Amino acid sequence: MECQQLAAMPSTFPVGGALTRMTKTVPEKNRRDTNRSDAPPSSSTEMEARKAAILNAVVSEYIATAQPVGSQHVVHAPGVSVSSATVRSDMAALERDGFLAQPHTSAGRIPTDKGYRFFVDQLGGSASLDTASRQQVRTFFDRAHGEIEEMLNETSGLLANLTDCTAMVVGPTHESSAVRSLQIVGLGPRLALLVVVLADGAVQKQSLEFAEDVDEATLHEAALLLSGVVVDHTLDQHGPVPTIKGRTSLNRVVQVALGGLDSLSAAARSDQLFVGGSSRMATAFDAVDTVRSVLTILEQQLVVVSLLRDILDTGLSVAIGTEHGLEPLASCAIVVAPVSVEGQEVGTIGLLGPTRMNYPLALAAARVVGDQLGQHLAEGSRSEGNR
Amino acid sequence: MECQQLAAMPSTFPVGGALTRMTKTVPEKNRRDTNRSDAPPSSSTEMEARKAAILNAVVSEYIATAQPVGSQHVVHAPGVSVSSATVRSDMAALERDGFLAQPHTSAGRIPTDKGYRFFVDQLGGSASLDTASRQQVRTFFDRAHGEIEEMLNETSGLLANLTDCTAMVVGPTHESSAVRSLQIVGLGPRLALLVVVLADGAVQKQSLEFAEDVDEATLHEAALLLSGVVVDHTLDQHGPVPTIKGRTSLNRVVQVALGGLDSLSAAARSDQLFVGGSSRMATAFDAVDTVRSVLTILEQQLVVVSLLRDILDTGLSVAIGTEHGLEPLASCAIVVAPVSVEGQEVGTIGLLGPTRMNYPLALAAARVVGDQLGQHLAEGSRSEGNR
DNA sequence: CATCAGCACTCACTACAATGGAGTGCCAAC
DNA sequence: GTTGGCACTCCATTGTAGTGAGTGCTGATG
Repeated sequence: MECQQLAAMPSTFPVGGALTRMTKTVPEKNRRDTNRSDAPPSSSTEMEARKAAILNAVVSEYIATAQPVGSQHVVHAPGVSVSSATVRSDMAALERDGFLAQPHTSAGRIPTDKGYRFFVDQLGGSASLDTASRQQVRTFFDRAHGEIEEMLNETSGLLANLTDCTAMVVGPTHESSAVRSLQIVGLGPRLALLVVVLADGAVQKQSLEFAEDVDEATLHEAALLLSGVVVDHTLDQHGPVPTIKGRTSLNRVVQVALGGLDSLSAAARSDQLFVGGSSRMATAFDAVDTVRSVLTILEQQLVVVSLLRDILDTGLSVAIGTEHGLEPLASCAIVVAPVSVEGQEVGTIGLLGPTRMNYPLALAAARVVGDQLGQHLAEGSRSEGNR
Repeated sequence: MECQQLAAMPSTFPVGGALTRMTKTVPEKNRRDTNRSDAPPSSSTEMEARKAAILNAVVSEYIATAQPVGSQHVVHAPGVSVSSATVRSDMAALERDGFLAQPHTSAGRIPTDKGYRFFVDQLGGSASLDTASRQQVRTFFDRAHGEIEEMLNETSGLLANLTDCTAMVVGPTHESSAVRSLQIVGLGPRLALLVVVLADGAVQKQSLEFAEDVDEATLHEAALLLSGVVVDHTLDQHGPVPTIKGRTSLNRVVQVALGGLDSLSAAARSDQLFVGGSSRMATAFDAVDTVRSVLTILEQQLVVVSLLRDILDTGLSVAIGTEHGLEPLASCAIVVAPVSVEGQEVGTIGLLGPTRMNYPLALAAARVVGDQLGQHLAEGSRSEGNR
């Protein structure tokens, strides 16, 4: 913290006894800056490469051990063939630049969010799942059957198992899905159920209550009338319903049903969220209030869904610490991946873990499962459409 | 533990240097026994009443403070008008009888599961919700609308809010519900959706896949055939479907749909579980692995449902510690209440908290919400049936 | 004989030094 | 620029009292 301020400070006047340190800080910072804008001298790139290697080594080891990493632990890492003293000096520079932090003097370094960010960025899309996991994903989707909601829920369980993170799966909305069938089923003299089947296989229902007794025939007629204007349109874009003269009772039923359709339309617009493996959060943190606040967030579906969407919209695939807005999740990282069917995003996959989560694994798992899920959904929708 | 063995031991030979203690233990035990069988001397009942008062005071205070309770804290409790020395001797007796335990010598007492059990048993059904909470429940059910699943889910949230426990709501199965409507909606040339509406307002769907292309008319015909034998029966008790000669394609569709009906029948038999406020578990415990193991249990729907049913079947309304079978929940207590519609149990309400949970509140909340929920469900089903 | 004041005792909890060690920053030398 | 050496820092551990809440036991008492 203190060092960060030092580095950010304009080089006006050295503070206290830190003169020598200050004089070293400023050129260091300048070099980095020129490095970015101009053609860098080769010696500098070498330097930068080593620092990157050190940073990576620190992040990797910290992820593995959760212990602050000292210079001694890093000297044997690939790309670092220098003494611990040099590593120390580089680490100090990395700390000044905000990539590393020290819990206290005379302790090792731990990565900051910025450090994790660097680690993740240079990771690229290289990583892949090991064969056992890939096999697990494949058999899962081969055996996947039944209804989509159940499948999405099981997918969240699969992801949680693979990554040891809490997994979130946002299923497709039914917003743009056309109505295939509309039906009104009587349940009581004044009670009926509006049942709508959409082209994507979703079934939505809405109970209808009438002020007067309605017989089955009238319900049937009303359903036919509505079917005429709703089928093959989306729920929110249906045509006007003709009013039948002299049939006040029928018209009233139609009005009630139209209200029901509006409710369904609203419901179709909302996403469905499936969360799996929330117990993993209790394994990841040792502070029980962190667990509590994370669980509290997870209970708010709306928050989670919009969080995932926000991250995806900003083009990120990982949000670390405070990169998303939610403070309760400041010690968490979120890995997201889209689920696409024919180029169109229909869902989101999210993995929630501590900032020191296994990023390569999480990224690979999210990508692979997202792809497979998209493919699986595509198979379902391919056979429709041409009817 | 040791003391418990002592008390259970036949009075043969004093052990070690505990002679004086032993001689005191035995008449103490005998008196308790005669107390139960014969007409007790009045001085003894007084004694027992005081011990009960002390036990209650200890449990109450431990629930409130989570700190071991010393004899000094109990002397001012109602029903205890004796000195701390006498309280101490009573507490020692209560410990020998297994109602209290000491974390270590020279610490106060904490209740054992048996102690909680006594506390809960003598609590009776006296407790009730405070007016604010009662009002909250009432407005909740007044405003409750929409579909049953959503409502049950929100009920779990309400319960969690009221009691600060994790709430579980098991909804009614659709096993005994008659079919009101059956429909087959085509989604693709070889893909269709079987949609069944039950009398209780549940809608079930099952995708059907055919080996060959099937046109809409055939689907409609098949639906009519099936409707004839299924409507007004439960899903698992429908009559045989007539085979139409010379219509192999139709018959094949019917066969596939019958398979779908079997799946639906199985699904109708399974209960639906809604869990709310799982984050409360993280507030209740300070050991993070306890939280993890509890969350792991909560993720297993089947386990939770059968757990609740087991407790309800044994006639209990509270299961404390190890009274249910699950070791991971040994430090938890579970309060259950049935949800009944016209005398028939259609669901279960469960509250999960630490053994030192607020039993009066939890019991009252479970009972009240269970009643209200049953009433609410009854209103829905009353208007059906006579159609 | 149940009750109680008194007393010795136990033991977690806290505070406070002392020690060890992992790790750092700095510097002079290569 | 890199490195070995060195002084320094500070956490973590250990040991040692001291404190206090609480107990069990005992002998006195109505």
